[in-house]
Amino acid sequence: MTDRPQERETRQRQVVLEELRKVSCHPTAPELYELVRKRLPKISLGTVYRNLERLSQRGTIRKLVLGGTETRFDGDLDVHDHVRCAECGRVDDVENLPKKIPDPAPDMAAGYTILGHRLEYFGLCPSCQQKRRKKRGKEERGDGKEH
Amino acid sequence: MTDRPQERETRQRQVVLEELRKVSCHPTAPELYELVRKRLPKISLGTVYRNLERLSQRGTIRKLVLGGTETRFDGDLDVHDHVRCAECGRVDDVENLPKKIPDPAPDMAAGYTILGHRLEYFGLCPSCQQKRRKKRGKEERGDGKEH
DNA sequence: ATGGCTGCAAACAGTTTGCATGCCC
DNA sequence: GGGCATGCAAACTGTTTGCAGCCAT
Repeated sequence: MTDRPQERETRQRQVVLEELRKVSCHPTAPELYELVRKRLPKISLGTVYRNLERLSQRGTIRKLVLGGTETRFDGDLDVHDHVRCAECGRVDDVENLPKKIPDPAPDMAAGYTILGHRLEYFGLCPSCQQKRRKKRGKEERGDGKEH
Repeated sequence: MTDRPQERETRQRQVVLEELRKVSCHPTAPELYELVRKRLPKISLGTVYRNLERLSQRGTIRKLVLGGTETRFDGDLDVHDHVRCAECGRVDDVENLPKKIPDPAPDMAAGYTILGHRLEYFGLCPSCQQKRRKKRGKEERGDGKEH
């Protein structure tokens, strides 16, 4: 019936997976490409995309559907929420809080049958908090760029 | 200081806003472009994008940050949640349920300062439910495409 | 040796932007 | 009439795909 093509374990696929699992944040394909390139300088971005796609289809990694325009990937299969930095777009994990989010009834939701939900926090990552502090310090001292 | 350019009320801007307010779902710029084109056949897609951007910057409409790759727009400024159809991508409103979603402390969230969150439901829109019902009916009757 | 996988580059989809002209205030 | 806005097309960003050669099984 629905038999998938026989998969091969290539060096590229291995390294893509290893590098994704190394990082705690959730990179985009181009970001991961830069990491992988340090070990496999000749790998192409297309290969990274194709492997991320395959790995997520076979359920080894997770393709994140979040706000923002780029797709991000998660090497950790546990279900957990995410935070996105409002400034730089970086995405990290949030420890799951005990919370119950009720599904709305169809008549509350334009007739939709609800299958689930997605909760995404947004805020400032440590590095962008730092930058803001510095910037504000400068402004208060009056050596900002006030033309 | 931060003075914005003086805005002008053009026919294009008016119609973009009117058409967005007419629909209950949340169209993408190209989708809205098709609607607006019925009234202003010569309008360009770029103008629709520019007007949606300006209208959202001045706070007349809302630019939605949701899952998926395209940006969608909302003519209703009230804060409310959204449902996305897992099949066709359509986005509609959900009546706000009383729910409290606690912000995680920074040490639970990779050091982020949490500013807020976004809750997005996903499910099947009425039209896609209908399609599935038809399709399943066919399969059960055995006139599906079983080559 | 077979056919899935790779590198490369071209193609795509969604969105933005530069420019000459148009038209609101 | 000044200058924001428009139409058009080219440019950009993120992602996918076609193809010839490569390599894991």
